[in-house]
Amino acid sequence: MRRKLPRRSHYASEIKPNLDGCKVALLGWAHEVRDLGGIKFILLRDVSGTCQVTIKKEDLPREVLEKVEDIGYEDVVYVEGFVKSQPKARLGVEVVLENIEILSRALRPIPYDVTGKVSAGIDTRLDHRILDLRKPENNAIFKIADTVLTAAREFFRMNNFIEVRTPRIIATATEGGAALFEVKYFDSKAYLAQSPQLYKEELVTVFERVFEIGPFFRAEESHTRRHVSEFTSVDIEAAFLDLYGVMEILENLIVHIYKKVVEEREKELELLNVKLDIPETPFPRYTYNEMVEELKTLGLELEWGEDFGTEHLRILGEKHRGYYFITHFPTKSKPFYIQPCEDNPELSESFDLMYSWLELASGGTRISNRSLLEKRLMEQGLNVKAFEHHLKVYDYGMPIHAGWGLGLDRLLMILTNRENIREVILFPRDKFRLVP
RNA sequence: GCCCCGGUAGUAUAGUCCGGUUAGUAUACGGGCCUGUCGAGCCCGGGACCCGGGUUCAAAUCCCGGCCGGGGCGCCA
Repeated sequence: MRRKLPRRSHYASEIKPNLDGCKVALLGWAHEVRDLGGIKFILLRDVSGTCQVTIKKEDLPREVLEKVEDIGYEDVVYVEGFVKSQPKARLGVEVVLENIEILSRALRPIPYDVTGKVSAGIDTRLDHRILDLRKPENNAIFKIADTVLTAAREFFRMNNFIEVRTPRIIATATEGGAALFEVKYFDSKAYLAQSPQLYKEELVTVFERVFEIGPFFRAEESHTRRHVSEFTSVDIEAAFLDLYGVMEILENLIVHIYKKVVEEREKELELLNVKLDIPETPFPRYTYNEMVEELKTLGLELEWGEDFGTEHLRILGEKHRGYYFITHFPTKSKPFYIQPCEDNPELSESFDLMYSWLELASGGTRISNRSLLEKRLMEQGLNVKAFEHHLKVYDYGMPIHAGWGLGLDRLLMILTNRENIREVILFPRDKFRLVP
C-alpha cells in the first residue's frame, strides 16, 4: 500500500496578492515563529523562499489551536489556509491559517540559528552545515552553482565538446610534485587523481574536444581560504588549437556563465548582495615578462624564471581588477607537458586566468611530440617508464592540442562574493575537516 | 611543512594587558503578559570560563604542556 503524501498547491514564493481569497496548501519549514498572544505569525520556508502564515487564534477550533501552540523553529509543517492581500504584511500578502499539521518536529532548542539573528563562525557553520544551508543566502550560493554547471555544459555542447569522465583512482602521479592521497586498492597502492590531465590529452585523439567537470584531490598542507583537499575542476582539452584558441573558449565560457547567472538567479544574487557586471571580451592579456617588468617598476624584484608568489599576485591584483590573462610563463615553472615556445624554449605556451590576485585557471598548448615529452619528463626528474602507457598514445597520431583547468569553486567565490572557498562547497574537505 | 593568532552558556560576544563582588550582554530555550509582528515587545527562570599541571592567600585572567580551531606563507584550482 502506498502512503498518502501531503500535497502542496503552491510554493511559498508563489503566494502573491493576486491570489487573494484562494485556498492554498503549503509544505515547508517553520523558519520563524512570532507569538503576539491573540495572533501568531509563522514564516514558512520552502525551497522557493518564504511566506507569512497568519494565525488568528480566536477564529480557530480548539484542536487546531493546540497544534498551532506547539510549533517550533524548523518543524516541518503542512498548512492550509486562504490567501489574503494584506498591506500590513511586509510582502503585501499572507496566508490565513485554517488547519496545520506538524509533519516532523525539530529539536528544541535547535542547536544553530537558521534565521541569522546571531552570526556564526565558519567552523560552527560547517559543523551544522545542513542547518547553515537552510539560510536563504547560503543555499542561494548552490542555486547559482547549479546555474553555473548547467550553463557550462550548455556552452561546451554548443562548441562541440564531449563530456568525459576519467578515473579518480590512479596508479601513479600524473604531474609529479603535488601531494597525492594514497588509497588501499585491493592488494596494492593507488592514489586519488589530482587532475584529469593525461587522460584528457589522450582522449583528444578520439573525440577532438572533451570536457570534464568533477572532483580532484590534493593532499597539500595548504591552510588558506582558497585551498581545500577536494575541489571541483572544469577541464577541457581540444585538438588543433593552441593556447590562444583555448583562451578564447575560456573567456567566452566565463561570459556565458555570467549571462546565465544574471538572467536566472536575480533573486539569489540579491540575497547575496552581489551585483554582477558581465565582463567584456577579450580579457586583457599580459605576458609573464611584462608582469615582471611591472613589478620591477613597483619596486618588487623577482628572479626571472620564478613563479609569482602571493605577495606579487596581490600587488598585481590591486592594479588589475577583474579578469585578465598572464601568458608565456618560463618553461621551468610549468609542468612537463606544456609546450615550450619554438622561438624561445625558455618560455612556454602557457597561461593563467586571473581574477584580481586569484588564480582561477591555468592551461596552455601541450606537447604533441613524443620525444620532446620524454625529454621534458627527464628534465623534471620524473620516471619515464611510469608514463609508458601515456607515451605510447603519442605513437598513434597525436594532433597539436591545448586545454585548461578552471577551479569551479574559486569561480563561485567570485560570482557570490564569498571570501572563504569552504562557503561555496557543500561539505568541504581540508586537512582539519573530514566531517560532516 | 613553517609562522602568527585564538578557545567564556546552543550560538555570538564582554571581561584577560593591570589576578580579587553573584562572570555581564544579545539571541535561542522554559514559564508568564500581549490581536498586526516581520531584528516583535515587556517580566521571570535555567544555561558557560577547552583539558592537565604550576605560581599565588586568591586564576577565566599570569606561566608551561596538551588538545581543538582561525588565518598567513610556501604550493596550487
